[in-house]
Amino acid sequence: MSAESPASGAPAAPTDFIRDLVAADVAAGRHARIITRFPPEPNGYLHIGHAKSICLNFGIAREHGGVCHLRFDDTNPAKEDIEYVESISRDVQWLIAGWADHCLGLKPRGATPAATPGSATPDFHLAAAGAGEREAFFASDYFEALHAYAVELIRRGKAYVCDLTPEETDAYRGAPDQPGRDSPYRDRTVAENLDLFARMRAGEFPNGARSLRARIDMASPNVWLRDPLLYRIRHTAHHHAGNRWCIYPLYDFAHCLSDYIEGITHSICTLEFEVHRPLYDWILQSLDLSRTLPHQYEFAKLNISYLVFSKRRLLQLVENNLVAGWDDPRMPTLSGARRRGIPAAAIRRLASLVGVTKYDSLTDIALFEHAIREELNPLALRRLAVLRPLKIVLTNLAPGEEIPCLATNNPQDPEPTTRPLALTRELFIEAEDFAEVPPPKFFRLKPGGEVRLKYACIISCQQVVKDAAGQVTELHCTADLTTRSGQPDADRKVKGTLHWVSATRGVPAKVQLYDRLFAVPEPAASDDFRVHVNPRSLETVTAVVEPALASAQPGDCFQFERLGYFVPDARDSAPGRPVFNRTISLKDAWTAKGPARA
RNA sequence: UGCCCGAUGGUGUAAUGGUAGCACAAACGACUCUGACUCGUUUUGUCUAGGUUCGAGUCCUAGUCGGGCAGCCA
Repeated sequence: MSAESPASGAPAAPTDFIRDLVAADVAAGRHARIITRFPPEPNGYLHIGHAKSICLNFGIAREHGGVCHLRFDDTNPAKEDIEYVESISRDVQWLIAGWADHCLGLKPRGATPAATPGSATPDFHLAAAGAGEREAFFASDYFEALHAYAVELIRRGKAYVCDLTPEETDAYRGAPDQPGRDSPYRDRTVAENLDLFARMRAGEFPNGARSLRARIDMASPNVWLRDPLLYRIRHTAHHHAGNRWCIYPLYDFAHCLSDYIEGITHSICTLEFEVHRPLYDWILQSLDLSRTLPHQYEFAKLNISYLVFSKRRLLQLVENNLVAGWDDPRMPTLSGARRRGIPAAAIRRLASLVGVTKYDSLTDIALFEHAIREELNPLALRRLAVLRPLKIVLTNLAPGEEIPCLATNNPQDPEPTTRPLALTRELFIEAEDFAEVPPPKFFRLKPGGEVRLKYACIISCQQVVKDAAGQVTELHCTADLTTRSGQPDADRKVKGTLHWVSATRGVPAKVQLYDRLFAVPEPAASDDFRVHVNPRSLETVTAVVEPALASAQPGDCFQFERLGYFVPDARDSAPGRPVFNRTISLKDAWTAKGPARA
């Protein structure tokens, strides 16, 4: 077991009930190699909830030297699209990069498994690494094999073709508290079933006219055992399989067998599939398969306060233009998080922090925000930027005079580097860092008061200049240059230190201030979650930033001192003209308390 | 009112019959050229009732509360 070293700053390898079960299987020597899978349906974008599953499945694989297959569970062509195949592949690789890339199970492009049920050899051989171009697994690549398994089930008298309409099928199924009734087609002969199933495949019947059903027990207290459908007729082309098929397997039939075909040892899914587990086992056991059967385990999916995760709601946000798309930095999608500047490692850290249980919980978004800051703090280069500028004139400096200063790039570095900065007569500070009538314990600038300009010197506020409307337009201050670093009074203490940017050397930059998408802790709990979208979830300002920021590139990561973490937007930035996204603000013990909250 | 699953501080989790611990959050304090970081201190918990046991958060029974399941979705 390769535990992550706590000394490296990464969280220790987590433990949970599923990992315990896997460890027990390994200890008992039940598997030569651990193979898990992450099986998204390509009908939407991946979100932080999926990330929990990805981290679990890839995490288990990497802890045991195993592999985790990326498999598209694409058995419903009507809802799926290649766009999602691509975005999902991209997002998975981003999330596991530098952590579990070596565990990502892919197959040679175009490869399909042998379609010989009952064969003693594995249905799907993983080609040796490096053998040409590779791609994810697709359930649709197994359609031929799956069909053969269905035929085998019919031969064994365990499946039959049913002519009931969808409505009739519903009625015959009964209710949870009352048993269903047998379909009148339940006792067709094997020969008749084989013939009908062949004709279903041949396209002789319209959509919904017939279906293939498992023959189990219409009186079972578990409704999923009441002769569940295995195949339905859909005259629809498939995004991956093309137009070879007009019958498509349903999830319950395809999933367990896909797991078997790939040699999955632990099939881990969310709680809503718990009642499907007996069916998962029934199908595999009914086929007398030669290899070790996979087993399904369930865990509770992730919920985070102030967010929504359901595909339906995410789609509504996009379609109603409440956000600017799937990758809007406010979206809880992986592509949104990436654009927002949230490191993949922060999401992995969150997954480790929340653990894995069967309890339907609601995680405080503060835990996620904590994980993001933990990840960013040691990495982000410190920079000075003023979001809402208030002009300061240092009256004892001459126009054009420049006082050189040295700024630390990252104090978290064991050996921090520095960059030069120039203090000039005119500069900007944050408007909220000045108060004409300061509240109690206001450590910032006030009339007659003193503050330190970070990396520069202490200034003192001499005069407040206002316009005709009484608005403060600028402050006249004097700089005490003896308090600069290296000067005699460098250690003189003042209560407040402010960030600042030279008015003559600073450059304007668009900054997008993102905040929580929703204003209430449980938006999904109300009738219309859309009314709870936080009106201040995005505020765009023209900031003035220090010169070094003008050359910022997407992929860079900054902390604007005293403000928060920011990244150049990968989409909106132009060369030399970066647009910054606020990933997250710094933790703030001052405004959080309320006195200065607008 | 059928079946399945769950319940430990405000939140998320650990304790695998033997001292209820950790993280986040909150509060206070120290430090500070970031009201950040870091460090210290503190507050708050085993759903209820029975039972088994020398001993129960853990095992059993019943109840309460919460979640899931009746798509030709996954």
